[in-house]
Amino acid sequence: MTTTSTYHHGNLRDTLVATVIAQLAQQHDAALSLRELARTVGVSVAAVYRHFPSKEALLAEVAAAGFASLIAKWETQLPPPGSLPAEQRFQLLGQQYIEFALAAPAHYRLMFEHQDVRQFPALQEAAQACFQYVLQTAGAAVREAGLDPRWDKAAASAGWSLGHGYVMLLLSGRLAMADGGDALSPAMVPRFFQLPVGALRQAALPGGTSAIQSN
Amino acid sequence: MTTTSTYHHGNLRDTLVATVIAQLAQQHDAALSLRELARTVGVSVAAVYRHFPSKEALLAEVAAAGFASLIAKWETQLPPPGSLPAEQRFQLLGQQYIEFALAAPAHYRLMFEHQDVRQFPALQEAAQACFQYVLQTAGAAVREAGLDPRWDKAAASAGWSLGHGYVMLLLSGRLAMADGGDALSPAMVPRFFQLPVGALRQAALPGGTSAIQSN
DNA sequence: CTCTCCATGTTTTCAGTGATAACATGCCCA
DNA sequence: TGGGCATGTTATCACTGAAAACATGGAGAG
Repeated sequence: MTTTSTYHHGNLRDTLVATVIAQLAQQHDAALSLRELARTVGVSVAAVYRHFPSKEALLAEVAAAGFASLIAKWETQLPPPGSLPAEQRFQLLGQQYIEFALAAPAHYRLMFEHQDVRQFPALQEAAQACFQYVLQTAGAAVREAGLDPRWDKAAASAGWSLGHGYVMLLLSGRLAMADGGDALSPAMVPRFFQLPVGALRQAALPGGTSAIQSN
Repeated sequence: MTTTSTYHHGNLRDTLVATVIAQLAQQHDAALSLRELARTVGVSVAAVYRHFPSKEALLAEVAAAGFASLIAKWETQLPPPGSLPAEQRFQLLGQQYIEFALAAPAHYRLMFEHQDVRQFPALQEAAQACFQYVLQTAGAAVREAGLDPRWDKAAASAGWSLGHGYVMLLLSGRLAMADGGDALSPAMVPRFFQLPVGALRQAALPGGTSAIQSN
């Protein structure tokens, strides 16, 4: 507040990130340019480069904020573990995942359209924390089904893939093509994820030799 | 052949599409520019606009060719219906889908990164033909499971979502994050798609009144 | 309390992009 | 043989992300 000074903005960095998020929340698609961003903030284009080495870096921070926001949603809206069957809780997590994506499509798309994740450690870390949340939830379901607990990563990956794929296809209008009317509704998607217990019981674990590490 | 004339290229249109596909097959990512494309073909940039109204239109044609190529792969490599259990055939279709995507990642990504599908009828038609193939395969599995045949679209959508999401996450490096070694292998993905027979039996069909709306 | 340093901002400039307009060429057909 | 027109070409434009050189003024040292 009270940033009356004309020259020094005060907290340009945070303002930039917040502005991008706000823009993404409004315009459901379209790519925003640095120039337009700088114009709405009331600052020169080069000022952005004082805080971010590149446009990609700025967007990476916005994407990381998205992952953090998703985790926050889960932590507040998901019933605690043990209060319901683990697989059901996993499906609920998937449903809230889809809700999150459809509530801010442009922001969600940005979270995944970055090509080189490993170039931005903060983004990588945020996404990893997100995956860890999925992993734990999936792991509980795997254990409760009596499967080898090392199937947790595969189950988490499959569940995430289903949710992500559905969201991306829906947002790009690919699922509305067969618009007979009885397509797949968002709330119905998680129901289609079930642990293939029988198949996994007789399947070989891909882990084989290497052990499990945490970090 | 015998296009020795220096001025008139002969069949620039087809050459452009083929060149783009070739470029996509080599460089696993990166966005190609019209200028670079024109340069490699040995033609001026504006010449492209004699055959395509925009860069997007050119890429739409390339994307449509991708969908046609995928259908061709299925038609040649998939065992005929009835030669194996329908759900198993559906899973095989999913596996070949993933193979296709991972064999030409850049081309695959292009097939789905177009925002406005309805603007390019040829692309829409190609993608729709592709979905029809999935739909029929899924429908057979649904019927064979004794479910209401109107679940076919939902099952097809869910299967496609799983495959698409897996491919996109894998290509963007998101699934390699928890690289303990026992992640989800491409061949294993379709195993995670099972028709949730019990859940669907007691669920209400979404066909009723309205359905999903896109953004 | 003053003065200097430097983080943070600005202006200028550059190469590259997709796209359009005006002009050039030469194949095809009357 | 010669003209029409599809198909090329050469400017040129507005826009983008990025970098260089310069300007400002808040905060800490004396």
